[in-house]
Amino acid sequence: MSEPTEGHYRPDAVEAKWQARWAERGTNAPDLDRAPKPFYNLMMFPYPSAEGLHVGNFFAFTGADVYGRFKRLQGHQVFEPIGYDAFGIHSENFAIKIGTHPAELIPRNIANFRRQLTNLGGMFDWRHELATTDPGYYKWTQWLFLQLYHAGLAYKKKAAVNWCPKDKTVLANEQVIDGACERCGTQVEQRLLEQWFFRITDYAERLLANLDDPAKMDWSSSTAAAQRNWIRRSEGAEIEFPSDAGPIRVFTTRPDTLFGGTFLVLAPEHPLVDALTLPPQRLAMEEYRKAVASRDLVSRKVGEKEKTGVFTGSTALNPATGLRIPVWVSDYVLMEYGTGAIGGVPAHDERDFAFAEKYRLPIVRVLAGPGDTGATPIREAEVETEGYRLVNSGAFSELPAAEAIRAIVAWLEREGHGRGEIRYRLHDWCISRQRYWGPPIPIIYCDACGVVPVPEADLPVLLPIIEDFRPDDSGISPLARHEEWSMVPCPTCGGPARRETDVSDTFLDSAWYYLRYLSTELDDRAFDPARVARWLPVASYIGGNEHAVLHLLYSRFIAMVLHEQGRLHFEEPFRKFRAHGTIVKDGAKMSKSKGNVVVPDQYISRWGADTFRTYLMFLGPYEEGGDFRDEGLAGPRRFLDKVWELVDQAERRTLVGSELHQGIVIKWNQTKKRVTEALEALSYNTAIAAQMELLNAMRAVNCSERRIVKEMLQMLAPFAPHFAEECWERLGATTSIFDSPWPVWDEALTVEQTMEIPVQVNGKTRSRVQVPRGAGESMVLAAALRDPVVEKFANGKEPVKVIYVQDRLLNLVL
RNA sequence: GCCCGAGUGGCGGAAUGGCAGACGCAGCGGACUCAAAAUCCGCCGGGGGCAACCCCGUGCGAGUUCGACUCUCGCCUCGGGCACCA
Repeated sequence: MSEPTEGHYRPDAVEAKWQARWAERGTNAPDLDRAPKPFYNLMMFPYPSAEGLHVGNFFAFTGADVYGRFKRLQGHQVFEPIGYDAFGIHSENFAIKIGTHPAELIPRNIANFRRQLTNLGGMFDWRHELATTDPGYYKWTQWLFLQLYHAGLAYKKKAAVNWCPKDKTVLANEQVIDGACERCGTQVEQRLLEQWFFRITDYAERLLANLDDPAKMDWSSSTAAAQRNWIRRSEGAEIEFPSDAGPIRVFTTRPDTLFGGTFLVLAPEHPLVDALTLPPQRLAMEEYRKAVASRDLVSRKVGEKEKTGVFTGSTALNPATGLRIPVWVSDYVLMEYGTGAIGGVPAHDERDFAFAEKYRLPIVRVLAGPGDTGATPIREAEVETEGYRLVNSGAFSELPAAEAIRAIVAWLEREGHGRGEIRYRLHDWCISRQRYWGPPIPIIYCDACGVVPVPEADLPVLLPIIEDFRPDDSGISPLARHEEWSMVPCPTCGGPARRETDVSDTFLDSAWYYLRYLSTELDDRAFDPARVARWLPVASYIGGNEHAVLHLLYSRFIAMVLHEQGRLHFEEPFRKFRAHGTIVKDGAKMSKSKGNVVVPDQYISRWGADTFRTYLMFLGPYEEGGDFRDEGLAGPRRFLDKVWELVDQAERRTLVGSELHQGIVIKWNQTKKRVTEALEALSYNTAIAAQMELLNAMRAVNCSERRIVKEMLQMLAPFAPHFAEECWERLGATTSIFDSPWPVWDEALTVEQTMEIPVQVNGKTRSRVQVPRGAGESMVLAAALRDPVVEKFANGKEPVKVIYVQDRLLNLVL
């Protein structure tokens, strides 16, 4: 379809005019120090790619902006900041690809983003724009690192980490998807490197518990579920199996199956493997461990694969049975989880069963269901507990499984063989990156003094502009090649020392940006406590679920730490979080190779931002996303054109308070109610539909009553802000529509006085009767029985039962 | 395998226990026009009937209920997250 010809409504002129006027008037800049009803409206800041903002960004930002504008109209002072997540691998990789320096590329991209965001008509407070690459910002990112360091929450350790051979850096576990780099898709390798970690695992319990505390967090269920999955708490026991090399500690969630433990398995990296491997097995063990280490982590972690393993030659004692059981090594046991060793209970664990079958290890049943003696051999592992009881378990036999867990843990503790324990899947957050484009970690290594944190007065540690910023395979940051930068005097003793040359993870930049927005103009502290107290926690945060376990988890952790230090009055930074859906194009995912990528700028110049915004919000439920089709834009555009025409008519109309069509009054009040409720629920598509219905009703009776038209504009304003401002002005206003109060409705006028009640016969609607609202059963029944259609279906029979729901329906059961 | 969503006309979707298909797109018919576009009016789930109307219909199968797109149980399909996690 081609665009409408010369209408009266010219989006380009209207939009430019209002964008300029908002900037002049400071319409979108609340008083951060005095706002009486502050509302912090946050959206996930973009990383400034060279391609510019994608339609997905526009969808996300528009939805958040609509909500912010709605809150503004409801009388809140809304702070809606925007910024740029401009450090990090994505920016750096792109710079490498096109042969530019990121320090040159990023400002260009930011300028383009700023232009796009302005064109979109977001209610942004541009005075508080920020970029994480600004030394005035990352000074405080480094300061944040120091706060964690001083609190003992940052530590350095040599550990097996995820190494991306293409991006040539380590990755956090959260950045590894199916064993591949989330950025470039390259299969991740294991490397042993010295890295800085944050002790996020110390907070696992609270991070988990707060998810279930509605006073602290009101989050999309999918996001909360993803975090629960990621942290994953396991309740069980740690049990010690004595061996010649000392006790082997094992973690299990099923202490009830202890008597069925017929072997132990250690991870190949387990520190006791050398001591336990007897001379005849050493060669095989050496080979096995080498083979495992060289294999990438993907195939190691993918289940359902043939089990492999090597016997150490040693045995350990099962403290429950008193039997000596063989100790094996296999890569199906992971060093990074639990204790790196497991008790093999083949009868009641599928993996142990497969391993036992392959290596002909004994399988002893210790659980049996109802009516089963437990004597017959099994063909596959029985993992159920519900209704099962213990067998072959000494004094614990015949106990129900659930009870046995408690009893055996108590016994272990009494006898000193182990204890009840809780483990988490969550790992500490590795924040070191062997890359260039990030904030240098503010640490100095001195031969005399050891690890010395950079004094706060010396911050920021500026990232030097170097030409050879490309990473290499060495596992050492590009900054390490620049001794003129890295060699510094020790801040403590003045002796020769060198800087840490790794930079920190981009997710540290974004873990606290919402704090900085409030105080971008301050350079003597990270954030102003009075503003924090006034504006935080964030009232509404809208973003994509791709950050459910990255940004959203890290931000929570950082806030908890700062809370503990008395710097923040809240523990959870984002009181309400909603995940928006994703946009597809013509039923398919957008991708460059398919050539179906929507470039928002083209649509804005062709249709106008207001039409584009309204269409994006109309194409599907906001929290589910939807299908972008070019033809679809015509609907919202026609809608705006018709409203424009209605404003024309209202403009000419001088009579106010004239007699109103009764049906319109009802529809008008219903619409106000529906739109208000829909906006609060982020049900933007139905909010727009309701407004279209009101418009259609107005046109049908040729009504252009000013009072109604003005309220229609207010309801439309969150979606089409420039358009609404222009029409508002045409109807005589001299101040912004966003400073007007949100329409109120009269509940009594949301329902008709005369109602049409459906009459069902045996649950099927057969007719309708007109009755006054609130009519009683006898009246409606009498009216229904007089109805010829009902009469026909009743066929002379008396109703056996009558169901009447007042003002809703009447059902006659014959 | 576990967790979170979703499945409704040609299409996007609405209705969360009470008239299924609001709103919009596309399509069809008409008005206006020399013509086209735009605009306006009408039709628009399937089947039957001259018609008033009737029958069928919300992924599949059971159930609860006077009444189920909606609730319960058991499946199937799609999207997303987690996954040899002990």
